[in-house]
Amino acid sequence: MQDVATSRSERVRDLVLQTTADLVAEVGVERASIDEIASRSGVAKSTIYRHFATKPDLVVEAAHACMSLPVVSDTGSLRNDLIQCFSGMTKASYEGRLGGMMLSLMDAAQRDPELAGLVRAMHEQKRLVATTVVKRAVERGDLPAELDIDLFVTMLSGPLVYTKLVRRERVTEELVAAVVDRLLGSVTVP
Amino acid sequence: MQDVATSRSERVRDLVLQTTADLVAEVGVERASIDEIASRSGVAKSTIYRHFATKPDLVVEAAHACMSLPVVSDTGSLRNDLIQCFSGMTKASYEGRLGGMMLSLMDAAQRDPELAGLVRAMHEQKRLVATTVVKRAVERGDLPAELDIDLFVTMLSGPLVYTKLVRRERVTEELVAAVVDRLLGSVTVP
DNA sequence: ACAAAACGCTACGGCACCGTATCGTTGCGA
DNA sequence: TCGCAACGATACGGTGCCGTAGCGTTTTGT
Repeated sequence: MQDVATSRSERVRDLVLQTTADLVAEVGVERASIDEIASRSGVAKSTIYRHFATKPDLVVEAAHACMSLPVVSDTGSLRNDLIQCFSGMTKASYEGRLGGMMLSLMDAAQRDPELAGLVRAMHEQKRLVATTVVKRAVERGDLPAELDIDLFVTMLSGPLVYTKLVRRERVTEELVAAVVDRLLGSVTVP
Repeated sequence: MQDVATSRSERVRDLVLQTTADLVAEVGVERASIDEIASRSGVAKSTIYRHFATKPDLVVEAAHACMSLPVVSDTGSLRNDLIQCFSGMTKASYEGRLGGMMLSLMDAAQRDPELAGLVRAMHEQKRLVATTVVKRAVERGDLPAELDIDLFVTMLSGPLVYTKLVRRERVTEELVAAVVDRLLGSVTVP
């Protein structure tokens, strides 16, 4: 035994998933081949097929393994909560392994229903966290009760996603703060 | 002759480009094969290779042929200008042939420098139009002179792109209006 | 009307990939 | 220590695709 409660089988499986994620991030879903995953990970192709029935399954599980839940912060200050929330959000989704896979996954999801469900779930989860933070602020009276929360979250997430995926620029903490400030300025009650 | 100043060669070429764009929108860049384009368009594969040296070239030209410049409106009303501008913008970019290709193109652009340049140019063009409208409003005094135009445009484009690409929902004119209104409410001088 | 250019058709070599099968080898638990 | 389960290596058939080639047919321009 090498790790705590980690059988060899699990280690091999995780190694394959990790290698798959890296390769997908590098060359995209379509060009990521089982043979390449095998040779990169050092795991035999036959072994890979003992763990995963088909290539789409492997990709789905690899993407699933990359998901991480964003933390809901509650500092009392709405501005700080939002900044921290969305900074961590974009960092988790659009940087690192998952970030490299993102565009390719979203593209492949247009044709693969299973992948579409996974991608959708990822985004809904993040939206849910953001919505929670905003709702809390409404209940606290920091934001007006008539606020369109859905629109508000969209106007927070949108510019950040746009900056990362379309403009392909880093989402700095300053940008997050600027977006939050401008948006709060349009809605806070004096 | 069938059209005005349209040689047969040009018609064949355009047909291939159009078929390519449709197929890419349907199955993505990687799975779009020359053989399939040939059989769908009725143009022989050998003829396709007489027009385009290689498959990436064909895809690039097909994408290029789908670009259309958004119209700069100037109704005098900033609100109307913005709504009209961004409605047409998202319609041109994320619906129809180009819309179907968009995600796949953005993904492929991560690995193909030529495609990356094309995609980048598309987005920059649209940004330029939006920036023009906003700048005009600043000069007219409808918006404060200290306005961060870049941020402003990002906060206009972002939510719309996010709605379309990530949430995969239609960008209604009501949504555009709501985004514009909330953003103008945060910045207009009373 | 007649060349030249453009097209259609078919076939081909080569390659990369998927998924399966076989068999020898290693690790792991009882 | 022994036996089974998991792994590694390799090979294979099948398929899809790229890009080229040869040759007959149609279109174009003059």
